[in-house]
Amino acid sequence: MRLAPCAFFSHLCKKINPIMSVRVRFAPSPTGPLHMGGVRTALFNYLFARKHQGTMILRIEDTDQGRFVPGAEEYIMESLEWCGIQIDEGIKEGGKFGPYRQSDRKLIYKQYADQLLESGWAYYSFDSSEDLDAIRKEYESRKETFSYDTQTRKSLRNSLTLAPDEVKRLLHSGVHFVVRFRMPENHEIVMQDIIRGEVRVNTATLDDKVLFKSDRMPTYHLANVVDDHLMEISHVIRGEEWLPSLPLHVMLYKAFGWTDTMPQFAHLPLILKPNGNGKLSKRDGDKLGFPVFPINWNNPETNEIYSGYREAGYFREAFVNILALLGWNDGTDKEIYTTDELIQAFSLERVGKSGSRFDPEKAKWFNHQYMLLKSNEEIAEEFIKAQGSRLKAQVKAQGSRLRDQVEEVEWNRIVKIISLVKERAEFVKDIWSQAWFFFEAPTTYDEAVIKKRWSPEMPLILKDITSLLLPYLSLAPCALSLGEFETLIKGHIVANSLNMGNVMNILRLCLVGSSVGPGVFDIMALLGPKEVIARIDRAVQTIG
RNA sequence: GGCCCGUUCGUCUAGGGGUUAGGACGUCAGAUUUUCAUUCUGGUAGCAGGGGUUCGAUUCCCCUACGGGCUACCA
Repeated sequence: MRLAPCAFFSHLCKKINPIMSVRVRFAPSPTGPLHMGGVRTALFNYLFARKHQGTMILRIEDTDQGRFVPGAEEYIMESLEWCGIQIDEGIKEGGKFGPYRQSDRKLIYKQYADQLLESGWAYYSFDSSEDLDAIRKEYESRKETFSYDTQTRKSLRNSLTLAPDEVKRLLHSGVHFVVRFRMPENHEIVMQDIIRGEVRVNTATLDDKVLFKSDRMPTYHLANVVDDHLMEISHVIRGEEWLPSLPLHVMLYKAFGWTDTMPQFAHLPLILKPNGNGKLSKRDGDKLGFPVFPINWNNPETNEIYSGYREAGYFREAFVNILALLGWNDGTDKEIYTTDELIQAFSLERVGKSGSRFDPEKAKWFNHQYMLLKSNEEIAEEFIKAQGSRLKAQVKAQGSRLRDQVEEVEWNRIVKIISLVKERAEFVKDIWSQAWFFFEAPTTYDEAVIKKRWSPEMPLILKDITSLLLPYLSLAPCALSLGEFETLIKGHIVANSLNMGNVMNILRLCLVGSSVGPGVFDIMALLGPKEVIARIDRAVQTIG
């Protein structure tokens, strides 16, 4: 085994090769739900692929059979779909580089492990996990750390130290063995990362990683490099937690003789917890007070449900926007992007180097921005979907679209209500608390408002106002416009020199039960004269 | 512990050898509104520390500190 001079890594400096098409992959392992950091990695891959008219691949890395979680694969695909991250090649989509699930590629890895064994870049290791654990403990007791490396391998049970006959005998005896990478001694590996620039590591600090496990499955490292090569991946965009294994991967490309087509690497900074200790992890679940998952995850083992952004009421566009701006910006002050705009503006060079703490408050602000951007009709659809049972919205039997199932009068009314309250809502679910009084009459009245605004003569004043509305009773509910209500009532207040603030606030109290909500006349116009009179009468009766 | 990566307002960030260090979220104050909210205006707050290099460093280099990642027959 010989090593060429370090110069052979210099090709890594090359910029994006225009001839080679961009092919990127998102390669999660189905050990549970994807969390938002994983989704962001997928998103950056997707944006990069679309930006360069490339191909986005979803590869499932399930080489650890012990950690397989049922439903995780489906969860991953559903999450990406919700985010609008379209996969070009994958399990569902197919493609000529399949299969796209590593457990279905099991046979492929064996031959590559053999290739390394033959060329001397790998060796058999017969040390059992128990033996190794014991050695680790022993080292620990001396306050040292054991690593299976260029030095320690010389005195362990492997095909480097054992006689060839003995190795052959062991192989045929059926004892467990693993295949380890034979790390060269004392060589400087120089790597290029698109985000971090040059990274150097000496092989003396690296260990001999297991490539092929005793269960005949490859480890992540082998499978990953082999698949990226076979699938002609041009850029590996992954989380920073992988940076420490980059030297190994680079060496593997070298060992296989694939350096000429080795992908370029970009290691994304991590998303950190808001309180600032450690990266965001799946295990955070709902502990942090905000979802860490894109969509709800039902833990099959405990039956616990962890909340997702989708169910928490986030718009998908908002969620994607939030993720995109965590660690990336285009250098301008722009913060609200459609996915197409993200694709246009995206570049790996503008991804930052340092980890970002997630700010749940700003996430809400983003959703509010999208609330403002959306049409009233769109929000009305969502609102009816969420609150349908409360609305008594006279749902018609037929109609494929939700909108067609609602009486037109009611639909128009809801759209109008949305237009009045959407700017005060962050989520669709907030709309009910801002607008419930359009659908139900209040039954209680805020004491503080009564104390401040009510006076003994108020019932009389209100009586006058209701008589003002009486002539319009026979008309359709919404026949009296906002302006007409205003002219009528304000005119009355002014003509009788009444206290504007008191009367208006009391009117609001009668209609809403407290001192919140849109303009009083807006509310009246939507309620109609009949309901307004009814609510005033009821309030007067209740308050006295 | 070892190896690697990082460090600009509380948070996300722009910037870059000479800037009043810019924006956004949050927060505070004022304005508007018949209420609440929205909105608008304004304020608050930052280059981790120490050495170099330089006429001049927040910007380039080194060290320290701090933060983060990795350190499995997990990915």
